[in-house]
Amino acid sequence: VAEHVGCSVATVSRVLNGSGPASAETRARVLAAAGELGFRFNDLGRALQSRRSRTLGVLVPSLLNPVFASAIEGAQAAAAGAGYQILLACADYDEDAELAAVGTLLAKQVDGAILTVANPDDSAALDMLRRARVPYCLVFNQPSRDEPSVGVDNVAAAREAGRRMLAAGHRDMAFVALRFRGSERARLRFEGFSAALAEAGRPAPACLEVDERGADLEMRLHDLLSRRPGISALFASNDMLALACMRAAARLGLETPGALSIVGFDGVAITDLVQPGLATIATPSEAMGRHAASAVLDAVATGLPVARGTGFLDFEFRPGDSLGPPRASEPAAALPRDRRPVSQPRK
Amino acid sequence: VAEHVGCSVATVSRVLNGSGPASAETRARVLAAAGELGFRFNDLGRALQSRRSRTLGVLVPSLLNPVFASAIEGAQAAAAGAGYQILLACADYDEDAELAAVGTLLAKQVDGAILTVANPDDSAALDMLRRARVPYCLVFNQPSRDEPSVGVDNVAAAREAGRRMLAAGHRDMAFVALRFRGSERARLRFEGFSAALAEAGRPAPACLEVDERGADLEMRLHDLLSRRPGISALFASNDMLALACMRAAARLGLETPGALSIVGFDGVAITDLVQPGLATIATPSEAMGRHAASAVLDAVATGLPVARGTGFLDFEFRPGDSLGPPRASEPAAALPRDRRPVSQPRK
DNA sequence: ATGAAAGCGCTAACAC
DNA sequence: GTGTTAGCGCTTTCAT
Repeated sequence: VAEHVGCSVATVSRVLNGSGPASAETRARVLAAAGELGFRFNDLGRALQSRRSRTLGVLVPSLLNPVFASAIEGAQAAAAGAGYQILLACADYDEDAELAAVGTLLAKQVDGAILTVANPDDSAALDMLRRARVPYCLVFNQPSRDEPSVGVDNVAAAREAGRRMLAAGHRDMAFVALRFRGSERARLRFEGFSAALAEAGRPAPACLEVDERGADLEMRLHDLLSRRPGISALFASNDMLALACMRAAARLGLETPGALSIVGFDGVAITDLVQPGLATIATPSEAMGRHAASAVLDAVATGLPVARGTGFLDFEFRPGDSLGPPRASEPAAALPRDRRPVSQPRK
Repeated sequence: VAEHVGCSVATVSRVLNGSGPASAETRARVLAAAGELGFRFNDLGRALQSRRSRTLGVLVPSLLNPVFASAIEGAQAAAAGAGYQILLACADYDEDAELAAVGTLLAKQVDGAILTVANPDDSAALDMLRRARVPYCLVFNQPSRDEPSVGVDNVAAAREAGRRMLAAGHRDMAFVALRFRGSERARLRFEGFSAALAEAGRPAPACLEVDERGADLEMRLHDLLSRRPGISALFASNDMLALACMRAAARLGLETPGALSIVGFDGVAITDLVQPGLATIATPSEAMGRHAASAVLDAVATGLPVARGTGFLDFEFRPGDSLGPPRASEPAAALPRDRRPVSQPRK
């Protein structure tokens, strides 16, 4: 270390941290030496001693959905502003991976964590975090128990979407989700959407659950529209999926919104770059990341636990060209006969 | 620590690391105790002692462009596979922020770094990394000096795009970039694109440099097309920008590709979800992140420096509906008179 | 105002 | 096989 100046490490520490007295002269010499030698503190030693790593763990299911990237950007900004760094982990929607990732984050002594988990109401990863008494805050998740979390009210948001779709004149609609079973968000959005339709005395929405990114989406959509030809609009549980639906519809010869209206969820940046512009529930994903990080940082600073309970941020229905009035004739009529896939009758 | 079992920390360390001998019995007792107490090593202590943090720094300009998110995902995967974590930093295209970020990463003792910088040929951040003898690898950057980097050959890729556009029948085209001055990638892409046009004896492409995300894009585009009415196609330096151009064109009443063809660069996931599908240079961004991380991890493991020189990965022109033949009449003819903005004559 | 010393949690070298 | 010791780089009493 910089005992280049001929003084003890303690003095250097005091000078560089302004944490103790030092004569103007030694101070200058230390500063000069540190500058020349390009000295930087080793945060590891500091962290080890202070039991504070100045590091926040962030765990997301994936980076490929821009909504997560955006939240991370927000968390990153908030963290950097407080002199904190982000330790990143991806769990690929896998609960085991979540647990493993949290384990590693804890081993690395993160001071707090921001995360989106598969199942916030029963998560081994969260349990681990709690046992370790590391402050955390969920993002996007909407747990039913009283947990620190920030997001939007998925039920209300989806209800709003449903109402807008009803207002546009649609009477029979479907909900499309990527992993309905595994995601409380998809479930809550379905619930809100259903509630809106029920309020208006419309039939419950059909529910289309697709397995993975778009693979069989086209076929499944064809199948659905054949089974229930009255459907004139789709509500997708996120924007990426909505776009995938739009493409699938286009390939089936169904124009959006002429033959089939589509509404998304999240309001990621590209939604208003595409054509037709995607109608969606715009959510402040970056702000969510920022808020979550701030909450955790506050908890770290004060030593108090993170405020429990869901912090709801405002959402907004953003109209787009992809939601229009239903066409008089049923979309199914426009389906090409020859592309009809093998219909898989449900039990 | 787990001296719950009544033995020394050394023994525990040996057992839990399998790094030394231990009687079957003590081993069992230690394992049991560790399990019950939910003991996890503190990686900070370990890192401090072993001078190995098992952490890689990743520095990108932003997370909002999915191409970076995708590279990070790749790097993350590669790192996780080797038991490494990612320490994330964003620099917002600001060189000072880059330097500061690298400083923090170094203070946190990252074993290596993966980064995209504003100017790879003269970067204070890279200098700092070199001085610290921390292995690093650039992604996306294409430095002219011999630097460890992985990306695509931007000149060749842009030339390919230019050729495809020529093949589609376009004779006069423009290049659109977000920050032409600040990005060697934009410059190289312009170069390759220009070369393709020159080969074919076509006029050099017009160059439209936009300041920030789309704000004045519509006006600038209108301006450009008025000044040079023969332009029938745009090559944008990245996909997001290409989509923004498409929207701007649409607002000006110019259909894509009917009135104006547009080609992007990167091949981010949404390009083939939008309509019309965006023609683009598809690049393996996730693989870039993976390769960069592997290279750095190898260097860390072997102690050898990272292989210098640019590792070029394959790119591919991906046709899309946004590139079509030029229309006989000039697009400018379709421009609405009343929206014509104040024309800013260039010096 | 400054130095010496202890200790954060861990591992490696060396006893025993 | 197991314990002891020292030291990674830092901060923080406590002396001086």
